[in-house]
Amino acid sequence: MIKEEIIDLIKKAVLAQGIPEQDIPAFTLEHPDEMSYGDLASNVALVLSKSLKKSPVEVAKQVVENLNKNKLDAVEKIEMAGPGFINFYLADKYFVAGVGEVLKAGEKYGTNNNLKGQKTIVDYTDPNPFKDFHIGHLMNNVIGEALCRIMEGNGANVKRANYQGDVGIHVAKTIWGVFKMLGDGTAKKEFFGGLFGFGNNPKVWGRAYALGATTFDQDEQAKKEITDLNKKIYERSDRKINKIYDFGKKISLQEFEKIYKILGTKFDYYFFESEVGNLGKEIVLKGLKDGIFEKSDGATVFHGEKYDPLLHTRVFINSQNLPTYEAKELGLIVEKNNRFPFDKTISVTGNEINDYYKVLLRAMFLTVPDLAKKVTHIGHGMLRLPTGKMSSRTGQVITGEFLLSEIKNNVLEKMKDRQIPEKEKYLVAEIVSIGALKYSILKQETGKDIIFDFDKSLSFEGDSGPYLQYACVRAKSILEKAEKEGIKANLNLENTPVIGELPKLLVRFPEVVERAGKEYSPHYLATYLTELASAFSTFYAEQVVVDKNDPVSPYRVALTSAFLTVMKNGLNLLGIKVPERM
RNA sequence: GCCCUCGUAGUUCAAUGGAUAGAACAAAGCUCUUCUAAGGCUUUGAUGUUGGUUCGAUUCCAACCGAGGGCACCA
Repeated sequence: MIKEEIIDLIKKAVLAQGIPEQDIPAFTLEHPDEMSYGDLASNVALVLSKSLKKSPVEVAKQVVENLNKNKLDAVEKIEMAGPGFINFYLADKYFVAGVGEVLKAGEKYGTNNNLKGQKTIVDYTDPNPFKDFHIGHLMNNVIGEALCRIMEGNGANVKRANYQGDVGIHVAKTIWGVFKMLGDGTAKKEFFGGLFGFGNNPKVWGRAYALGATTFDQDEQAKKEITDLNKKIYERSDRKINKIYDFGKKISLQEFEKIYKILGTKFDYYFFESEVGNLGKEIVLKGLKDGIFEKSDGATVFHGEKYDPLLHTRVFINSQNLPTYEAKELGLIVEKNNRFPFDKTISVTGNEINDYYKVLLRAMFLTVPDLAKKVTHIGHGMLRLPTGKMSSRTGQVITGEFLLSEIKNNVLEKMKDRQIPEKEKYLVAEIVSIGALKYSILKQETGKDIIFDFDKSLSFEGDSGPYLQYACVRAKSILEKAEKEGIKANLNLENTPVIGELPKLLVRFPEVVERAGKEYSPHYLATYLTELASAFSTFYAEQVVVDKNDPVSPYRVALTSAFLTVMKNGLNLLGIKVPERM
């Protein structure tokens, strides 16, 4: 890579200044924001000026002089600029060759082997059966899926896992609600068929949860009933309860699968809290003997603050002798490793549990240290509504399904005047609406909250998913025309063609994939792709690509083709598809 | 109360300690007999406050102000 070569040369030039190797301070070589400052810029003179007791400008001048003594072929010009930056201008032929590489590598362009063979298991989405799949799960899925793809792009062997809470107090609340609604007839009146007259409409189950949850808070008697119910569900000791439970779980999971299909996620493993509870409990009980956990008020707890003042106490086994979420997580990591012995595991969750996760991780280090050191937790921001918080307790949720259909309707509305057959329109609308949603989530830093405004966030203009898809569609259209007219991509023209921003951006793609992977940050990709699409759109507006009478046309066709390749590869890493037309 | 995260144009987001803080939306103006105008080109507009570290701070540190989240049997 050119970057490494230049860094090497800079080091040599610095050594030539009489600085011993171990004294060379850390310096950078990066793409300046402003393209007129060259293709790469280094701050080496700025960081050296102090130890040399010379002005940065003076140091830079000398380094440049040294660099010019054995200049690389691909470097056209080296300049000192501003307060002492050294700017490198690369030769046009370097970029032309780079575009050639894009065309040659095709779908593989941009991928690397940084994580070659690394067995990685990522758990994400993690909706709870018996509860709504709401827009928070949507967000989690979009981020998790993008991370998986980015890791794969960096060479990892990724398995997708979905960890679902099929036991726990929320389930008891739902089942309690079901009994209540069956008892007073609310369920029967509205829904027929299904088990015990209780419908297979997931919305009714959501209402049952809301009923159970609100009553739990208000009514002591109901609270006790729900708590007892919870224990029975764990123990599977009551046939009637089991029947409702199994039926409800099945309906939930079927419902989730529909959404995964629309979103383009396919899980390799499903883990359930009911499977890992006992395993987790055993680990905690062993830890209790070892003094890692302690008894307190009938519960088994972990005093995190004993190890680190930033941690706090958490209950791992409650006073009813049931494992809490904490203990289940200990079981989960063991179970994950049983099914797929991993080198790394990544848990993607909302950032509201960041502090909790730190405590958990500490307990993990004490109980299953070999596995704990392979854990990475990524807490993403929350999807917030401008109107305030969402709550599934009161039924104030926006379900994933609702949001998806809402966006899709908007897209269809926008496509009204398009000359596309109805059937295709529907498919295109799905691709575009999912693209819009995914992009709006992935374009910003993973850890930050997203203020989700229905009107604005679903924009299809400017900095949006459809903008990127649209650029691809236009590129496709050009390539079709070029083929019809018999113009083939060609980069080996006699006279060097004009180089604009487009080729320079194209060849940066592999660096972006690498960075997005290292920092678990899809938004670097999203930002880059937008910049790239913008460069292409300008190119598109300024020049006619396909023109039989223009000798440069084959070069423009090559650029268009390379653009489409990078764009598709990049969008693919984000989990965004590109329609044929839109 | 304690802990964590975050404060950037009117709004939604970028910026690896670097050069003139980038986009998009909104507003104003131009631009389709041309490969899709979901496009392109102009213009206006921002680092919460006060200090500190540094050659250089949106970025690091401190205090304050403001927002969100978390702190024992929910997940």
